[in-house]
Amino acid sequence: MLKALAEPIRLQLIEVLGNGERCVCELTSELGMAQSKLSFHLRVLKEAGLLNAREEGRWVYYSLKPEALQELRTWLGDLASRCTVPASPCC
Amino acid sequence: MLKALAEPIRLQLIEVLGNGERCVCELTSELGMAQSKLSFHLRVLKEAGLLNAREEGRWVYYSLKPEALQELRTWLGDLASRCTVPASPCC
DNA sequence: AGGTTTCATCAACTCTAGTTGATTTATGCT
DNA sequence: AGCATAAATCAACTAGAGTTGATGAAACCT
Repeated sequence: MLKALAEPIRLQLIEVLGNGERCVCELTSELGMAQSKLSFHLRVLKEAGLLNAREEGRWVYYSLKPEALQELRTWLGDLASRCTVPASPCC
Repeated sequence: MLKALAEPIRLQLIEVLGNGERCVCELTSELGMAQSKLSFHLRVLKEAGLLNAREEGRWVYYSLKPEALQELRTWLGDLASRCTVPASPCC
């Protein structure tokens, strides 16, 4: 899931979809990129569980899955609270 | 920063450091991996601003930077709250 | 049916990121 | 000084992820 997020183009996608659902053709023109390229990255994000795809006729609308983002958020929160425990000198 | 997080070995490191500061030699033996490899990944994490390095004699202790984790958390929170706005039909 | 549009998929290529083993630097010990 | 240990760095190699252009499948229109 993190691997899916960690790529410039996919981050762009995430930011755009952060403003709500978009269809592929909107994304293609907004980001000005080859359709196969876009499709590839959408696939990666979808398979990582970060995106919903809603088909409507010949259009496909993608949107972010808030649950997935929430899951990551929780993990980061746990880490941040645990990581400050005092060190035991090594060796 | 996300790119730094999104790698299996670095995730392992993050999880271990999630339990508090560790020195490199501890990490080497705990994770059983080549020292140069470990050093490479620590560098990536450090340059991404995710880690603190504290030198003590010939040892170096690494720890997570809670602020960095918090920053990501905030970003995810914003996305999660924005991304549910209704769609405007395209084309 | 025939043509068009939207999107997904594929194979070939490119490039970036990670691995490996050797070397270097710095600290500490006897 | 001489040696050992901890960690960083480097160059050569490898592998995986991303790109590109072409092709394919499905929905819609006239």
